Amino acid sequence: MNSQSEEDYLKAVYHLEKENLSVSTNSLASYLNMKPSSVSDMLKKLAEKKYINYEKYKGTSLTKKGKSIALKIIRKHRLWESFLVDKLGFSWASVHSIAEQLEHIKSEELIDKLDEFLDFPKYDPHGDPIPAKNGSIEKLNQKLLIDFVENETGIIKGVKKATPSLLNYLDDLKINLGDIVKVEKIIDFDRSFIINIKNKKITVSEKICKNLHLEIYDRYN
Amino acid sequence: MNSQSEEDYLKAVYHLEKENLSVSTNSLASYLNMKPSSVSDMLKKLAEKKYINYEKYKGTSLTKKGKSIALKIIRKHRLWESFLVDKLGFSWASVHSIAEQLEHIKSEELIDKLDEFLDFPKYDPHGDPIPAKNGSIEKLNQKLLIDFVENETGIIKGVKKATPSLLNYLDDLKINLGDIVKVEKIIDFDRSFIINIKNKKITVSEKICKNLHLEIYDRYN
DNA sequence: AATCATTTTTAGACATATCTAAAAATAAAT
DNA sequence: ATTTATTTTTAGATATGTCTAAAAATGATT
Repeated sequence: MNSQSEEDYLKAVYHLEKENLSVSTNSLASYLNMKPSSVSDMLKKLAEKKYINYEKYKGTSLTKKGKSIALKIIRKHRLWESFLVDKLGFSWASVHSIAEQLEHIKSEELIDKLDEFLDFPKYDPHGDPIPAKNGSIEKLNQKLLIDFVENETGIIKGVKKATPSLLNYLDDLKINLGDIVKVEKIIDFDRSFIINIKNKKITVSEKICKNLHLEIYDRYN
Repeated sequence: MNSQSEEDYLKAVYHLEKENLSVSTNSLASYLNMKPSSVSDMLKKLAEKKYINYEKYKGTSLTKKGKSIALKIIRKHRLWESFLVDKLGFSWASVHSIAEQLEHIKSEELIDKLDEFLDFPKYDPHGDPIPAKNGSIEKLNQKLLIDFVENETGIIKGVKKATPSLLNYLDDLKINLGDIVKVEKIIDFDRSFIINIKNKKITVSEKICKNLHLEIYDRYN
């Protein structure tokens, strides 16, 4: 049985790997709000358990075993988020920290039954795919808004990292999951984007664009 | 914020107090499957936090503050058990250990919303009353089967302690929550009870009788 | 009341997971 | 290529919650 801490580390490695970021001691430390020395210790431990490939000073990556554990946690996290939003009426923005606790509850039967109760959802409330019981996970035809070109269209599917400050700001801008976005113009000067969303033109900063995942919209092109 | 361990201790003190058992270091240790020395340490800590009244060598009892925390945990435990049985289709006997984990999830909003989602249940699947948000808890007109006299009737409302061995044995005997039981005869020799349940006479041992909570049935007397 | 048995507490050890401070290795810059 | 800066690891400290073994207090017995 793995500790909550170990599970958090594996999940963190998974997320950094997925975003093609180098999974270094420092990047893990900042992702997990911990000191690099603590990360070093834990990496050693996870390597002993054969959950990660790890050579001193050379960063790390998940083994098959480690990835499978990470995906199980992510599956639990996303199913619980779906439950919180769809059944209990929580808002999109507020479920993360609760799901962060619930994902560590240990019972396979519980998750299977929850999955069934939710009618086997494919996506969580942020639009992220829910890993299947066997560990497979859908790769979406998605990219960041920052990677769109002028006149390209997409559907907002999620944020890169669900921080409260970002989610609240998106709320203010009336930008929601599922919204269709067309890039009207990209301002060279500061890389801000003028986008058309629900027939209104708004300007969003480069930083926002780097944080929004959109599915590429191909109905008309 | 209290640790999971602290919460477990407070709950244990609550349960032992409720059953009028002396809340001694040893009784807590055996209830919690821990060594008395560990209990001693923790009692000191809980006393510092003003959750229990504690004088060395003299046992312990909950303060108002401590009782309020214990009842909050019990509320969470019983609401989660209701969820597991009523919504996810778990059996009566299998939910305890999962609820034991879920009860430590920290979010008041979560519990309020869960309560609402379950339609504000008054009793959990074992028939135990669910403490209200304000901490009030119903005292049931209940006693143990062992305290019934011949010809007295009651409704099975729960077990004293839900151990798998007891619950499985009750299953075998086809004794279920909600069953109406009439005491036909009490055998002096070994204090076993001949009871009428669903129009069948069966004999149950003293130990079983000491573990079954029944509501006193007063519809016809 | 003195002895014996039981209960409870204390003292010290261990595991986990974190930290700070310093040392070692790697990477960057002149 | 040597110095400088950054990253990573190690060494040792701290907090929590548990344990074992021994000491102290309480309770039971004659």
